[in-house]
Amino acid sequence: MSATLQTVADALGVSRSTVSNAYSRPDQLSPALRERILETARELGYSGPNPTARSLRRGRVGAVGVLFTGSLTQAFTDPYAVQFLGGLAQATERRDTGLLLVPLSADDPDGAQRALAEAAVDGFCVYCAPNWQGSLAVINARSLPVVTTENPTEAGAATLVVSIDERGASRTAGEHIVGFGHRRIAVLDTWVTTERRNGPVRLPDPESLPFYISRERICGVRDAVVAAGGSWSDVLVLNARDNTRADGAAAAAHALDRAQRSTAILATTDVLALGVLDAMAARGLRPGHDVSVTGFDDIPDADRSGLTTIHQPSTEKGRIAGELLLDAPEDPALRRKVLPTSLIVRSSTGPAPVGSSS
Amino acid sequence: MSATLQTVADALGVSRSTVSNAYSRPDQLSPALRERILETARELGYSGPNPTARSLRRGRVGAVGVLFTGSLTQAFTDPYAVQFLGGLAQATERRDTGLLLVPLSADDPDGAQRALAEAAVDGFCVYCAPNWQGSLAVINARSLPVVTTENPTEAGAATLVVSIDERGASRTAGEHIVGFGHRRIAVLDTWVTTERRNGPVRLPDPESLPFYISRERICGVRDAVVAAGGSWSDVLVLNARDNTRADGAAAAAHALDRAQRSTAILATTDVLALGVLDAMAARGLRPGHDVSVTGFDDIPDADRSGLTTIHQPSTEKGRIAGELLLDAPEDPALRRKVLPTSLIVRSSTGPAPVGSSS
DNA sequence: TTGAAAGCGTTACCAA
DNA sequence: TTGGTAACGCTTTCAA
Repeated sequence: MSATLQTVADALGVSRSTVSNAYSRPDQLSPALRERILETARELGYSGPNPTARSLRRGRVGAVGVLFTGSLTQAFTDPYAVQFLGGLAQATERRDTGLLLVPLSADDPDGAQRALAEAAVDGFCVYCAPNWQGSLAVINARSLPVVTTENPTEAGAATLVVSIDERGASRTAGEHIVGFGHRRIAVLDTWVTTERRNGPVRLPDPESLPFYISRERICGVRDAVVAAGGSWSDVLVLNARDNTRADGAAAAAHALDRAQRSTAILATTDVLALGVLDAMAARGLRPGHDVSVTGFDDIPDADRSGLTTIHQPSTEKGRIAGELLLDAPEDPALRRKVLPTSLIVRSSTGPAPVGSSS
Repeated sequence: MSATLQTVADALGVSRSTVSNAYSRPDQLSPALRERILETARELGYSGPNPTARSLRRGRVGAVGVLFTGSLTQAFTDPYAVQFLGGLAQATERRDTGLLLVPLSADDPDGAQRALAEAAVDGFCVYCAPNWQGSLAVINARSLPVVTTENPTEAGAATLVVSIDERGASRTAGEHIVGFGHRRIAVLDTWVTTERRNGPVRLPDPESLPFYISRERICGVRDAVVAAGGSWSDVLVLNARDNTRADGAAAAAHALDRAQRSTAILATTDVLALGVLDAMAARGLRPGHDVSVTGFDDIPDADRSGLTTIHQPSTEKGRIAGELLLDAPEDPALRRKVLPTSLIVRSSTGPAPVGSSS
């Protein structure tokens, strides 16, 4: 039904190669002939080489796969993730490469594995996917390049990595808080427990957390607390159902409404931290006075809300991930990049309220 | 280098077809043989049929292209867009189909056309793309199914459409506002003018707006104003640089800071409307009292902020778009769906301040 | 239940 | 500058 390269070649009495060249290597034939070919193609309704056939022949697809766990909506709810993706798109676009979204639904592991095995891509970017271990084997079997922003330790030598010092950055926030004299501290994170609920959680040892980013960020806080002479067991751990503002608010309520109210809440993402601010606003509590709050990521809303947070170069992270993927260096040292972070102090943090140290 | 189906076949002394069947049609061979084949494949590092080759042979790619204009980041800044995409993903995932993001950069039209011509997809979804007309020809030339949520009129009979009554819905919001006695009314939208700036704009005839959604939503407001005996020339038109909260706030400033302050601002998206609320908060103005504000879309933040808005079923819209694309009905009547909308009244609207009708 | 053969639509190489 | 030929890796009849 649809016209092929052959159709056009026949119509003009030239060979397939020539028509192919008209599209893919314009310098290989006379401009006049090329124009005639393109013209005839237009008349015949031939819209250029079939992308799939071209990919097969060339051995390059022109797309990279982006893996998510959880729903797409959930992934894009976090501005950090969106910025990262934007950076990734910048890099790939420049190389005429598209982005294929591969959502890995947790309730259908077989489907997820099939999706990975059957995705027509030149490489994978693993992102927003704390529990991608099951997928790893499938991906590696395809011997395609993979870049990740997580699990640098477990990633294996073949994997490309662009990351930040999660633990160190988080510790900076912790030090900022203990430096202000806070002693009734809470940390707020998602998926700290397998139960999906908003509220306090017992977490004897944060090093045992299975998900890399959670583990590192929470341990960073612990390190700061312990270094200041505090004890991890005094830190209240709050779990949010999902990484959303609403769940952040709901979880924070448990720290705000208890008799001995926490004077500082350190959230592991800005989205959660903004939820904390929502919960405080609803109670008439002043950020940086009654309760101090920190986030992580430095999304645009953080600035608007005066949130003290850890800045990470989200867009650049995506861009570098894309460049690494499309142009993987041989040198192992160049296959892993660690990007800088910084503490941005805004109005949501301040000295611990007087008399709160008891 | 990488193992192929042939490699596995040779290793076992069976034919290619049999190995192929082991993967694609398990019922065509004995379980024992199948297991042996899969086992050998694993040993040989063969990770299953090459997706591209399979696509070529089958004539189906297993991906649909999603077109954006503007940057990805910008597109995903609007929760409406994210919800729509989530719905689309739901539908495609169920059919083992991926989503290929195709960002069409405005400053590189040639690159954009190439991206469209070369995208390996089974269909296209056009979305968040007010000015996609240039792409239309390229897409149509490929004779692939296309679904759009915009431009139902210009779309052509072949195009699948899932839309809402933009003008009617917007008119509802307008009627709500004039019903409250407001007469100093402003409308706030993006890209009303080619100049990319925040502020008032002269717009003698909204019917002349080139972008469908802008035109329809603004005309809806005009209809309501005129029906109530008002005049379009009394309506202040504000342009926001981009569809962001910050630009919404900046543009709204012009309506809030003028001598005869607008008593009602109707934004064409919730994101812009939330920006208006930000600008009001900064000035100590009370929504629904000093100034009434409406939005459009009913994103989650709208509820949180008490924003009166038009609800549209964003996720369902995406889901239906996906289903239409993957299973296009022959019957022309079924190829176009119009989804319902409703006015959600919250606290951001109220009676016009006393004495404001002058 | 298994195998042989014929493409799917293109590009790359080499020769003319 | 142009054309012939041989893949790219797979699926799908159809026959055994």
